[in-house]
Amino acid sequence: MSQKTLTISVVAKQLGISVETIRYYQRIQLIDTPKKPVSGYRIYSQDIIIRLSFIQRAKELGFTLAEIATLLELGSAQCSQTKALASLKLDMINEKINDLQAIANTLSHLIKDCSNNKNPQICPIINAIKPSK
Amino acid sequence: MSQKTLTISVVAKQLGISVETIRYYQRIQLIDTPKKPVSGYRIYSQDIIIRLSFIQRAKELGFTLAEIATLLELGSAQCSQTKALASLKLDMINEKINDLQAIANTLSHLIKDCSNNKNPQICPIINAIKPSK
DNA sequence: ATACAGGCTGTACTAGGGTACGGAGTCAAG
DNA sequence: CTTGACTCCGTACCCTAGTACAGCCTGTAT
Repeated sequence: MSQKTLTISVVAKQLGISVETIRYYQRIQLIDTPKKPVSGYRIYSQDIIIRLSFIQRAKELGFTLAEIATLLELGSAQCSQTKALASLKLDMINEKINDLQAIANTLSHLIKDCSNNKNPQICPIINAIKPSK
Repeated sequence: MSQKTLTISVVAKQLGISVETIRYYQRIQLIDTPKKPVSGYRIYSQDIIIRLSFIQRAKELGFTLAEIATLLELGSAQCSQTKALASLKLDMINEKINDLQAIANTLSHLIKDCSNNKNPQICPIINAIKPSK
């Protein structure tokens, strides 16, 4: 196991994210920037890698970066707040699913109408969107 | 029925959108800007109101403004292209629904775990997100 | 005549999550 | 000791769908 020096690009490659993204997270203070040695490149710690992995997983769960910052602050000891945040997020996601489902239903009906359409001069989709005037 | 002069704010009020939004659609060339009289205010035509209503309905169906521009260009006579665009959109929406559904499932499990949690020092949500190190 | 509402124009800013780039410094291999 | 790859830093830009504002012009009611 060659213990590669943990420069920013090594970390990026390890996590499958871009160097720019890591720097961006530093800019918005989501992660710390390692101290810069008097001369040379910054060395990243295992802690930062762990934090970055946390961020990635939380992102997969639909949390925004701002929410992830809160999650990171809350930590394990404030379970009830974390749960509340997660519940809120779940509500938002369910709402979005309902909205999208309604749109999908309408669209698939319209598409079906198109398939049954005989007159090439009148498109049922365009017709449905058109104001009745 | 007082036939109010169709200035931009009258149109905006009629459609429940803001003056700024109309101007924005003009900027991105989604709608025409009526010619400006030598002196005075622009007068909006019924056609523009119809076009704006179309835009609003298409937005409700989940189309982006860029896609709406395409729909408007296609018009009624190119039903097969319109249908293709709608199908593409439907696929995208269904994909998004699936993604969100997966996220919602995971989240609701985690929230349930929190409810059953006895140890206030360990939050199942945070734990689940945490990298195993 | 004057006030005030509303229109016009151009530009800047918002959120969210990054991406891109230029110039300078630095590290490691050959 | 030079070359090439990488880092650092600051800043600007991307997308989408607008919103906001300043400064000036115009139309209408009193």
